[in-house]
Amino acid sequence: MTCNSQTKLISSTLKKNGFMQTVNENKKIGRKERERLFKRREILLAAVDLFARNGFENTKLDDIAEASEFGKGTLYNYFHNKEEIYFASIKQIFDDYCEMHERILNNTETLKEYFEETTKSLIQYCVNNKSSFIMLVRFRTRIMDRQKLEGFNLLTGFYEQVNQMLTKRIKQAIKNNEIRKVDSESLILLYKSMIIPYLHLNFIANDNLEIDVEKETKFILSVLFNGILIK
Amino acid sequence: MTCNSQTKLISSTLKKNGFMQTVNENKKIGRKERERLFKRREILLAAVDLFARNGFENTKLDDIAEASEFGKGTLYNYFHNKEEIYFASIKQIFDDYCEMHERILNNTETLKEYFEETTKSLIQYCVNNKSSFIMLVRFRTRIMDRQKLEGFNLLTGFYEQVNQMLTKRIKQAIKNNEIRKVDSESLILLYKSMIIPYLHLNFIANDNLEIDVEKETKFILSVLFNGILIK
Amino acid sequence: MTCNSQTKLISSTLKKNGFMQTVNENKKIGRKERERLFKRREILLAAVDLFARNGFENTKLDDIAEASEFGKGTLYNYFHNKEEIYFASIKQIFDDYCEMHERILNNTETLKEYFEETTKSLIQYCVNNKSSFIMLVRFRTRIMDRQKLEGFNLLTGFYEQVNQMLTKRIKQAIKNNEIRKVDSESLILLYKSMIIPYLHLNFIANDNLEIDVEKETKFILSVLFNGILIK
Amino acid sequence: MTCNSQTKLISSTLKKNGFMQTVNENKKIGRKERERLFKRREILLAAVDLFARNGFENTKLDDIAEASEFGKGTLYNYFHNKEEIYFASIKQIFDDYCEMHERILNNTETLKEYFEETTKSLIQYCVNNKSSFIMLVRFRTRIMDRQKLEGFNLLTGFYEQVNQMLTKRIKQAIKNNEIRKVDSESLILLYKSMIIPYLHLNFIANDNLEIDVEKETKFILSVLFNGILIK
DNA sequence: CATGAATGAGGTTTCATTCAT
DNA sequence: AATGAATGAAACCTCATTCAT
Repeated sequence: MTCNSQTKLISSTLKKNGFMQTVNENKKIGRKERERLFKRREILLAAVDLFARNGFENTKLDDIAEASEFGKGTLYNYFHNKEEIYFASIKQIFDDYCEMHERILNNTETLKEYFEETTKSLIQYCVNNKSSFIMLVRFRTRIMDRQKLEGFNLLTGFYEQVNQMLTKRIKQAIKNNEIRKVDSESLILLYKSMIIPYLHLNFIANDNLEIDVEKETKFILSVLFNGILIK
Repeated sequence: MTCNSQTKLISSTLKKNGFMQTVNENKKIGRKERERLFKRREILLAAVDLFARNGFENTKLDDIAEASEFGKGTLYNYFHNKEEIYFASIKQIFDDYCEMHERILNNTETLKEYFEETTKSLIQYCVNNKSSFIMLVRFRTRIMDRQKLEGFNLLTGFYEQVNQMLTKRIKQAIKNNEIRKVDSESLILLYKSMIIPYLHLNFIANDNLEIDVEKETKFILSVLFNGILIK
Repeated sequence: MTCNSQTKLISSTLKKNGFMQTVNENKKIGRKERERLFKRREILLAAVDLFARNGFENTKLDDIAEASEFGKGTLYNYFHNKEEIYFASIKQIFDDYCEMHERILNNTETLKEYFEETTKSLIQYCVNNKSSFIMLVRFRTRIMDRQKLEGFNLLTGFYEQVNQMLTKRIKQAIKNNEIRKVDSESLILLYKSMIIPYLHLNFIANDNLEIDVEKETKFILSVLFNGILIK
Repeated sequence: MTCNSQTKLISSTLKKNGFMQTVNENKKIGRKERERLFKRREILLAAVDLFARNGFENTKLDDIAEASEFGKGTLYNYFHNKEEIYFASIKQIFDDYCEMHERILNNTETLKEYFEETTKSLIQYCVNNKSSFIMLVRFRTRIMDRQKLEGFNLLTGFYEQVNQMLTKRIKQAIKNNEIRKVDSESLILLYKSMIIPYLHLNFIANDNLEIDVEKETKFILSVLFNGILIK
């Protein structure tokens, strides 16, 4: 349908921007290059964990080197500096998110369906990838320092594209009398604030909280869709 | 009413914990002590601004000294170390919040009224005190490092008290058929995530955004109360 | 006798150098000046205690101010800087020693008598004035930094005079067949090392040691006079 | 004999405590480790010299860095902090002393022989290693601040072991009618105060004193053994 | 490529001294 | 004379980055 063709377009746009770049996609690379990418990924794996636990400023290159079982100098064969490791870590997470988002856009028709799917998937992802989830939380704060930080533009640029697709779907839903007439941008922001920050507050309030994905999904959606008042 | 007597109690509990302590309350202090508090406040004023703009780790004591127009060593006559300056800054903000919260609890009866008042007041506060608002945003991330940081217990203890009061009111509202039956803790967390994080995302999305307090309040509450679906 | 005339001479020499200067000697000073000297002495009293406990580098002017119950700035009305307080503290102790030494020289005839008296008196003094004793211990180490420190020359100059008197007495004792023929300078140094350093090692070995003055005196002298071997 | 079997035991006790640990003992270490130890030793060499000249508090890390021709940060690859450098310096000296002491215990039978050997060797060591000698002098004062300083326990523990061995020998000598009946602990302390402190006073009295090892040894022992009086 | 020793700029903190009151 | 807030030089220590092996 229209939606599909839209998302196909989006998907390829994202790919062009490099957000979807993965190891598997390009079949032409040789063994050497594959090994290199593999090791790079090992470093990022260690980095995500540490950045999540301690934040950017309190993560030392020594820590990353030790955790990834490489020498400290070796890291500089894969990244120019600490910040680049950080960005690559974030990008990895964004790529995952992107992939998920694309799939959901392709597989849903109504806005309600979209919200249901994306909420559940995102919460599931956070539960499965605790470190990535915490990095996302930290990133939202850290992004405020963006005047100092190159590379943020690239990442925020990505946000805008996702938002554009979502905006279209919201406007469609309003036209279809599926939802009330609301400012689409505000709705996007409010919806976003109801997932990651909500899980974050849960995380703070209860350190070892085992999140019940179904229950939380249902709760968030019930408020988002119907509110709390009894009419 | 019951609510009032409850809140009176709460209020005094908070005061005992020192969260409400302000310069004015104790009339006995002399000129010297007033001057000292004034200068201390000057330092915090500068610090809040810098911590907000750059975060804790990227704010140097030199910066605070320069901004507050004191010598670097002078800061140590008012605070033991950098972290204490940070905590004092945060506490100032929490005190403000506490005062506001107490006033609203005393002046509202229904949960709907409470949400209306508190949402509007909080957004207004964020608009009026941009630096404090950003510090709150940063604090929510920073609190995840709390295992390292003494002093957080005090602050988080405060959260719990506010939550307890709110919980009572929510349960009352459910009993009164004002709202649907929901898990009160989840509701509190979700509501919280709809204010500061929502404004935060607005802030990120549009750097120099002039927030329209009335409009945002209305929007948040409309979703919180009624949801977005057309039935 | 010869001894007496000697010591009289010595005594006046020392006085001229200012080592014997005390509050009482000069009757001409008025109430204001007496008060000033009294307060100065209060400061030194506190300083000796702190310098003894913590050493020069680890004693802060704040500590001295607090212990002497004066304001920090006030100290600078009595001394130019920290080092001057230190020297004045030491000088006080040297004055005491000087007084004692003079008295003993006047009241003894043979070298044996002199050693008996001076050993006992010095140990007694150390027991009675623990802080002064420890300052002496520290001073002997600190004096090695004298290249940096003005004022040391004055103090070491004093040593030489005492040594000169003692030297004469030793040479006399050798001539009188009281003691074996020994190098007088060496004997002085060895004797000195048998009192303060010996007490010091006792102090280190047994922190709260209650020193038995008679016993220690007897032991030191028995070795000094007769050695340990059985012939 | 008995003595030998005693000392053999002692020797191995000290080794177990790590006081005898030296580079040479363990042949298994590789080139890298040897280089590391060599550089570590270079740093200590510079440190001992500076600590001796200026004392702990007046020796700056910059000084040590400059003197050892390393960057300031490099020092921290070998030691955790300034104090550790200090302790390592002291330990080096104690190790030397320990080795010497063990050798002498093994090679002497009577107490007289022991005193003769140890006095001569110690004075010789001080003459050959002026900086180490001065560090020992300073250490005896500094040890009084031990309540503040971790690591001293290790070092003082060492003292006790040496003392125990010496005590046994003294008691044996008394039983054998070699020396008069004296309190062994007192004798140990007095003997100790006759070496290092005596040399120290020599050093103070005459800055560039060239010490005549034979002469000083003979003098100290003559007093220790026979006293000064003519009977 | 892999390494980790070496580096020094840059951070926090201390404290003797000054000076306005 | 007495005070203590203000000061900033100087100390220790960290850690991202470089580079010789």
